[in-house]
Amino acid sequence: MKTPTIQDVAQRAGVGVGTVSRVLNNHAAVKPTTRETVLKAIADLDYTPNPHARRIAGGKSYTISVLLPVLTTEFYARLLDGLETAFQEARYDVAIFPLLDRSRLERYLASHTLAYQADGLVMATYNLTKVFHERRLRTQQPTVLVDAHTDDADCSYMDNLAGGVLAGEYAATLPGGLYAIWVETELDQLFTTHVFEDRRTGFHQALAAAGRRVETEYTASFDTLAARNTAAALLDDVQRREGGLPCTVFASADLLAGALLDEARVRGLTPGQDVYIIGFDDQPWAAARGLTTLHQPVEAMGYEAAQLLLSRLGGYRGPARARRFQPHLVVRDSA
Amino acid sequence: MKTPTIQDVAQRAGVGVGTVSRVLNNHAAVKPTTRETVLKAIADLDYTPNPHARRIAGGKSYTISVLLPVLTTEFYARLLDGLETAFQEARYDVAIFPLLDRSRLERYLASHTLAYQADGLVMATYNLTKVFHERRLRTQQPTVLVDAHTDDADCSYMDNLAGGVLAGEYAATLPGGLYAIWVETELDQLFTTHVFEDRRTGFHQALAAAGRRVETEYTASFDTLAARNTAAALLDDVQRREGGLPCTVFASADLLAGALLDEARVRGLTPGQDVYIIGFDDQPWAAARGLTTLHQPVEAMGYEAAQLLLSRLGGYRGPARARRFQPHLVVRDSA
DNA sequence: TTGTAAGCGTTATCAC
DNA sequence: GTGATAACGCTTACAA
Repeated sequence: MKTPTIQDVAQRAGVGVGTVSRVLNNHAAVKPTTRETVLKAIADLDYTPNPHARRIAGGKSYTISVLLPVLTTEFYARLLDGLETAFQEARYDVAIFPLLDRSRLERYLASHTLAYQADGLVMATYNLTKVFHERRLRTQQPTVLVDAHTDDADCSYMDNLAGGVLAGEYAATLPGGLYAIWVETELDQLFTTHVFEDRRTGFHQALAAAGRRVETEYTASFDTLAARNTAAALLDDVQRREGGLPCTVFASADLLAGALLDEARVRGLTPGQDVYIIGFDDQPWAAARGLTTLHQPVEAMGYEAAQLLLSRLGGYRGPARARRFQPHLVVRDSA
Repeated sequence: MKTPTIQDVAQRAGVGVGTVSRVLNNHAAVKPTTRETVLKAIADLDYTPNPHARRIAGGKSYTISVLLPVLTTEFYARLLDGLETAFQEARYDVAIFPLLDRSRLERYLASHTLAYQADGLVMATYNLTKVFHERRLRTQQPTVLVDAHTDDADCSYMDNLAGGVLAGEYAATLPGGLYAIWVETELDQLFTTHVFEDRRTGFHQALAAAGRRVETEYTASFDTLAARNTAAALLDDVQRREGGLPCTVFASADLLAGALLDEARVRGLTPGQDVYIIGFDDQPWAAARGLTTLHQPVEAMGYEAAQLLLSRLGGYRGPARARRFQPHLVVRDSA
């Protein structure tokens, strides 16, 4: 019992394949009654059009490819959620191509593999300025960037600079010396992301405006253990210092803030009293642990990215558009 | 400048499309010289065959769909690595379909969407016994299960029972009372996974064989915060007890063991001296933190799953096969 | 409003 | 060995 084709549907409905195709694509005027008949035949046979055939026929495949990095963080799960929701509403299927490492990215960039055979492309996090500039993105499909931006393409991204400013403005109102922990970005050129750089710039801008300065800045790689060690080093320094407590720390990612929270509690310090801690991300556990942090509308960013792409697919031909999303401060016990 | 087709290649090489197709698919005998000419034309035009057309033409699309859950853990990153490596070697493209929630799984199960249009299907973690039994998997493509098993399908999975046995055998040799922390599985029927159940069964088997028993068993949900709280509760109980230390704890996932490591250090207890801790998973940080744990050959499991599928695609028609992978104990400072 | 037929880019089956 | 040519399942003119 093979899967039904458009022929089978046409036959069962007693119409031509053209008509079936028309109702499938909401084309022109099809007489309501015939439409009904066709729809019924489709339901009876449990027919679904073959996307490959659709694509081949010069039409659309109703398929979107999403290229994104490692995938092991909450952030991408949320991003995917936003993207999928929007595409699903528009009846597009989404396939994901995880770029596990640089060689994978190169591979996708270099060949016309499956990822490029979709109607549109979403690229996450990679700042492809260079790639676009060198015209190495060898595809004619509409492409949109999420969590990254370029002048040459539609993009939907988080305003990390504004987030840094919010953190700085709030930190300036808190007691004690100011400290900051940044994320070490070891990503190479291709994988460049301005995320943490932007947060830092914004933070410093706000402090400058408030006439304040940071005592010491620390850097940790994006990893629980490293974060914990950095947190310990920071608290060592602060506690060693005369009148070092209370102090205020901006940890530029919740992963960092969480480690600091742990380390502070171990030392018998109370967050929001001895150590004021501001995180960034608002991870799922942040509320439970009372972490003051910057919440990012990640799903919304993904959703909007999808909308930009869908508008291109719908025929929009205008210049590249940028959608910027604003993080907002969520004040909890830790600060 | 549109993408070149097989026609363009044929024309440039001065041969028929059939010949080009033959060299593309390593078919029959093509005269070495013509083969060269064709290959050159392909290179010149930077031609890549269109997978949709290939699929449509009744052939293969050289595409594999991988259906897997959330994606936010190291485990899946490693699994994907194994799968991708194998498929890439065989020149297959892989597309990922993340099943973010139950409704997504239902959707993929219920329709003939893109995921089903691939040459083969890999399903991770879901125990699809029921789905297979009810014939709800509406596809004729070869399917293989990873990190799960059924009698009805090829599968590649970890022998969690044996892992539990190893943990139990080793724990039985360690001093003090025995404790265990299990993972609470809140997944519903469709998402059933026997992983933690198996680890527990194996652990108890080994203890029984050694004539030992567990003092108390704890349960935590798979979440850092919950794990930490459970670890605290466990240590409270142990420390309250007369001669409670030293003791030995089997934490059935490294996430749990890590929390216990933290909590023990906070209390001034030395792992491997006051508290003997055995984890499960061998996460990347386990070595750095000196955690004794069970290492799983996850990449190998993925690689083998791919091989099973490839053999089906290569024409294998025999009965379902099962490949079981053995975890092994890695002894470090914590026990 | 609807049926017919010509593609779309491949593979596979023929003859030569 | 190799070149035509008929599928494959669909969309889209073009007629009717």
